[in-house]
Amino acid sequence: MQHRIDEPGTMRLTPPPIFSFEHTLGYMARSANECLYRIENGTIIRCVPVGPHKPVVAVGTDPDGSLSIRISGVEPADLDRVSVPILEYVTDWLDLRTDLAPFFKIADRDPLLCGPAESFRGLRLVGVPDLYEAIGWAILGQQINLPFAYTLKRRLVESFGGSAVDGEGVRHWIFPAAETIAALNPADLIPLKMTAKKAEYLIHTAQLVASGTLTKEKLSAAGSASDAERLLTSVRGIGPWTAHYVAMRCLRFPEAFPIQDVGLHLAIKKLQGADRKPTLPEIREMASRWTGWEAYATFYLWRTLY
DNA sequence: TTCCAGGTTTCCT
DNA sequence: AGGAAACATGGA
Repeated sequence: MQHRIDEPGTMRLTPPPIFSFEHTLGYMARSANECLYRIENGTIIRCVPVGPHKPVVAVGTDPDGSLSIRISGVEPADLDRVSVPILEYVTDWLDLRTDLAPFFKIADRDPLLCGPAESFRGLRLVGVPDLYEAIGWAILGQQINLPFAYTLKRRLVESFGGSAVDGEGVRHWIFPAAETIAALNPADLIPLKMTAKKAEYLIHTAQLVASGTLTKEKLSAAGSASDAERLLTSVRGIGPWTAHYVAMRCLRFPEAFPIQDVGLHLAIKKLQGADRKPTLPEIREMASRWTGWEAYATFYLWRTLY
């Protein structure tokens, strides 16, 4: 990703073709209860930990259409050290490397996707680059409604996460480190009103991540989403939905497909104007047209729900 | 009050 | 292999 540095603490980069910051922001704004980033004046702001540093990063657009990345909260002497990892984080987070032309070649003539493809053209699959954040968020979201999942995440983050305070006194939260959750007992998490199983899954997966048994590198090295699924579903608490969710939003396998996802089912039902959710075989039939782009298809379908 | 929610495990036949 | 129950809180 080409970028230039105009002034200390500010980078600008040219976004890829078929990119809409507005639609991507629209997805990110779907919950007012999101605690890991905030959206202010068309800018996304979050803390991006880099080693011991806790820079606060603001991503926005300039009048000329380029993306601006402003870094605050680090000593000037440390800017050089954090700017490249931050650039990498933002590029991964907003999926700025993917060429979407092949996706739209499919989506534009797909009876189900053509509407969302037109409405949200340029929307990027917003990622969760940190492996434990991705796994933890998926486990938090298992079986419960999304608003409650955001509430649980907020409680977990504000109880066990780190934070940085910016120059204006605003606190920016960081998802708890796997090492932190790995050291807990279920009794520490149950008071947050999650089930004992959810607490157990969060701790167990944290231990695997903290010990290096489960790493993004190993999982990414899997040849396909289904290979990653095999590795992930061998872990207690990670079933096929969670495995594909992580493969889609963290490992970025384009063919990752959480086919059991209720949100996916509701989006299809809504777009079809149907009075029932589609069956699994019906979804497989539709998805046979999306080969290699299931993750993006799912994301655009999710976007229609908000 | 009832139903269901960005599921997974366990326990049945 | 395939189906049902338990989990447990909360939003509509």
